[in-house]
Amino acid sequence: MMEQKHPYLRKDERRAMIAEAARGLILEKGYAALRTRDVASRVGINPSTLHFHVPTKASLVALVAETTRESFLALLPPAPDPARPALVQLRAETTAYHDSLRDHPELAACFAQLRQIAGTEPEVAELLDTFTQAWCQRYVEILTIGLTQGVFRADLKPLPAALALTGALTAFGPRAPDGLAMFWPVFDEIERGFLAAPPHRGEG
Amino acid sequence: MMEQKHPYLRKDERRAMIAEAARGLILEKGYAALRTRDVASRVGINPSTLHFHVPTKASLVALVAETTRESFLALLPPAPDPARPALVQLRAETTAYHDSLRDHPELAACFAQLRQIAGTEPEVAELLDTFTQAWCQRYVEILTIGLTQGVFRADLKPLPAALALTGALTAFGPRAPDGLAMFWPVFDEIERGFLAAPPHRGEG
DNA sequence: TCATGAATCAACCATATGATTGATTTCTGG
DNA sequence: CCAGAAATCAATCATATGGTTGATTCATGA
Repeated sequence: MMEQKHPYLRKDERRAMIAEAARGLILEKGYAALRTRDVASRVGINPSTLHFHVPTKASLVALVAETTRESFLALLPPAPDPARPALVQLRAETTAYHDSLRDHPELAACFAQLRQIAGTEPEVAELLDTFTQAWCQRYVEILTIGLTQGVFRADLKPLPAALALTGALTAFGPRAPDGLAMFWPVFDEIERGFLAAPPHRGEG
Repeated sequence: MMEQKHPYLRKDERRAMIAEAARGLILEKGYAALRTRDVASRVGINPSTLHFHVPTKASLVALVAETTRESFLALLPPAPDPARPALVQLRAETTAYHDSLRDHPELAACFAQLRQIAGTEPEVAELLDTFTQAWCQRYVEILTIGLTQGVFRADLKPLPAALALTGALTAFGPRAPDGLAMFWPVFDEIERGFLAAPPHRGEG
């Protein structure tokens, strides 16, 4: 049952371990307290071995950003489909995000941390902007589909509506997995605001 | 026109300068890159003088948080008033926030930076939570007033609606003062979702 | 004016920190 | 099995960093 002391691993395997360790440390102590030594220690390797796999701290951050994005993308539902009911797709898309907050809170929380350093790390800023835009675009498409299906009020504008929805949902990122109590009430409220008013049947 | 080399200032004046310098550095380089030496240098004082006014780095962060909150509060409009039209107050409240992003982008951006260290600085977390809740509560009250005035749809729930609105608007914080182009489209979209449907006049 | 306290500074300390160097161990293709 | 490539480590470097100490300068009221 003894673990090997020094299992030599392939570079990509070691980099995956490094990324996970760094992400964990960022979540626990914040990016400001991220130390390459601590990452190496958590992985169980020498600091110089860390530098062999990840030459600089900036590249370590880039690695964390890339792997986090990939993990996030893997959790998304199928792309919007004009043939399926928009309300179902909207609910599925939001559920996927909700479940990611519940089951993998480290992803959104890590993004929230990385967003703070986007101002000084153009590579990270580019990655986050691209991801955020792509994520918002999925909602834009679902809302557009819904408009053609007539399930949303006719004056709904997909882009502002998608920005409002993703903005509101993003606010839950740093609070997950606790603090999700208001997630569905908030979503439901926004959704009610999107829906077409049912036909009037006299004054109530 | 020569500046005095060593103008001895009162403690509160110096602390105000220190807070402003620290906030500026946090915005320019991120909290992770905040150095007490850089703060002292920007103020134009010796690092040990900085420690005389602000004994630890943690207290420096607390000072920044407190002064930022006070500056923010000073920009808010009068408290919600049941006697005034809710839509006017809602617009005024949001305009005050928008103008704060436009004219004092450092305030919201600083809050966004501080939020990432809330996990390790309970004092900062407490301050941010209190402020955020108080800010959201203002919208809750305005929306509640609007319900009694009948300007919002009857099934609107003030707290989820306020969380949705503040969440969506908060997303603009780190993007100010540029990146405000979608601010009003997003707000208008949310507001349309809040409004009571106008009386039907037959199928359109 | 002058004693007292407040504010400031130069020098320094102990440690943290990202990174490098060169030797050592393990893996792998032939 | 063996030689070269890949991965790892111990030791070290140069600097960054938060904080301390004790002397010095300035402001202020008696």
